[in-house]
Amino acid sequence: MNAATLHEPLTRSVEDYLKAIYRLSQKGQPATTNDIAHQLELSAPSVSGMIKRLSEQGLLEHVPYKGVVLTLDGRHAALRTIRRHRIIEAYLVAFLGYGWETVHEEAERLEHSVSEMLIERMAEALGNPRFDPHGDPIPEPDGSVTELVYTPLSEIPAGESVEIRQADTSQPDRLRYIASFGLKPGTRVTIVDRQPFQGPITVQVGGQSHILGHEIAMLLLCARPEIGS
Amino acid sequence: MNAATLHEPLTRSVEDYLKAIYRLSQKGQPATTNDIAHQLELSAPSVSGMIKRLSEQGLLEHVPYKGVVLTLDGRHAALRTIRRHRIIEAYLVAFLGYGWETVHEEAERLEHSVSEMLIERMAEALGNPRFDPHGDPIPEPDGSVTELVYTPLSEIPAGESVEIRQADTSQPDRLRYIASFGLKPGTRVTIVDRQPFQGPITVQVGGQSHILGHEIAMLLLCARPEIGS
DNA sequence: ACCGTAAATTAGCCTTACCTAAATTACGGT
DNA sequence: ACCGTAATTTAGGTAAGGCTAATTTACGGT
Repeated sequence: MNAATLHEPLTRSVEDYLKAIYRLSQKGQPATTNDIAHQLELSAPSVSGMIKRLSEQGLLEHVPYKGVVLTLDGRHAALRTIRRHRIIEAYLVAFLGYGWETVHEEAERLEHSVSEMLIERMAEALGNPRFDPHGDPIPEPDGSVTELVYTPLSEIPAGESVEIRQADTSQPDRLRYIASFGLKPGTRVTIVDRQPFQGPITVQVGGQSHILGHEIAMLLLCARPEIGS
Repeated sequence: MNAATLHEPLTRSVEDYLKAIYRLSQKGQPATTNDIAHQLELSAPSVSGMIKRLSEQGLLEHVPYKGVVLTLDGRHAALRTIRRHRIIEAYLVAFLGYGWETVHEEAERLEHSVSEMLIERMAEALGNPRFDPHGDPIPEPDGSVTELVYTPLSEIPAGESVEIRQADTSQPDRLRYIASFGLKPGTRVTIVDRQPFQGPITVQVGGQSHILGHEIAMLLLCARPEIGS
């Protein structure tokens, strides 16, 4: 009679709350009312009310005045939504001419109305990718996620070659600046030179050299090429 | 300050009501409360309530106890939704392996969450089709529709060649039966023989002959090949 | 002209999901 | 140990969009 067994459809709002709470929980601490409210651009009392409903539905556990933690059911529901979101993003970029800076909004709406079947067909058309265009891992249908440990480009020693995995910002101007060097997720770069004291980093990207500031280099999360994907 | 000028987003419910009313209005009479309720599987009082809200928003005109007629704004909104629906259906059939009998449900949900941009990209990927997989005309972005006059296969004289445009049913068993002869919208058929008194009709489809009963032949709406598409 | 039935509307109620204003709780600093 | 502030919750309200039960209206048949 609970949410997981009946698989009763969740509302848009509920899916958005679960996604937000999942994201906030990744820091290791319980998600607080205020953080959730801020993330979803809602008032704190609205969040308090929804928390009560979600905990009655068994999707999360609430310690009053402390915060919330997703239950297993809640985490699975969140991951289902995140899988939908990331596959939609990947599909729109691969087949319908979207840029990785602009897909987010479209996916945000579609993730709530798409059937499981459509998602699996899109995934198939994409060759069952493991990462979305931003480099975020796509959860499996069973709810498992490969959470990789990424290293910021700013911490990679000179001489090493890495693959860009993720640009850790959603600010369009930064994304555009980064994209202008060809530094998309999946791009392989070699660190040519690294100046100390948060100094500039020289990287080689597809035969060309670029010099990046420390602030930008911190945003570029990298993995050794043989890991993942 | 009205719906058309502000282009304020309509809710799912509102879009569904407008679509239903548009469909019912095509018979020439105003749509009645009962018909709308039946179409949307809602109670009559719910429809009464929504009619009041929609008429306050200027999307339709209501003569109490008589019925409703869409305003220009209302009709445009309905056609935008119908365009979305039909392009989505066409796209899913063309690119994601959906059958024309099964797309409807998926499109029904997606039509409400898809952006104008995504629709136009899908339309482009399809080569801006004028008909969906069921043979229904796709309204243009400006809200114009080519309403063609179709003739049921049961009324085409023997000897003539026509193109199937539309199967006028949504019952999956009939659609499957029809599809089993290869009689999809777009298919060209020649009427070989036509028995009187609602008798069977012999048609030639792609080199093969099939005999159809009157009931099925009535559902198959046809056009001369040179018209449309 | 009337009367019964079917259609439509009104009355009254519910849930979801938002809001603001007011009350409560937790916690860091003296 | 207390006190102020910030976070949280409670109280109370709104709009959308459903519902059932009761009422009102329109209309066809005699």
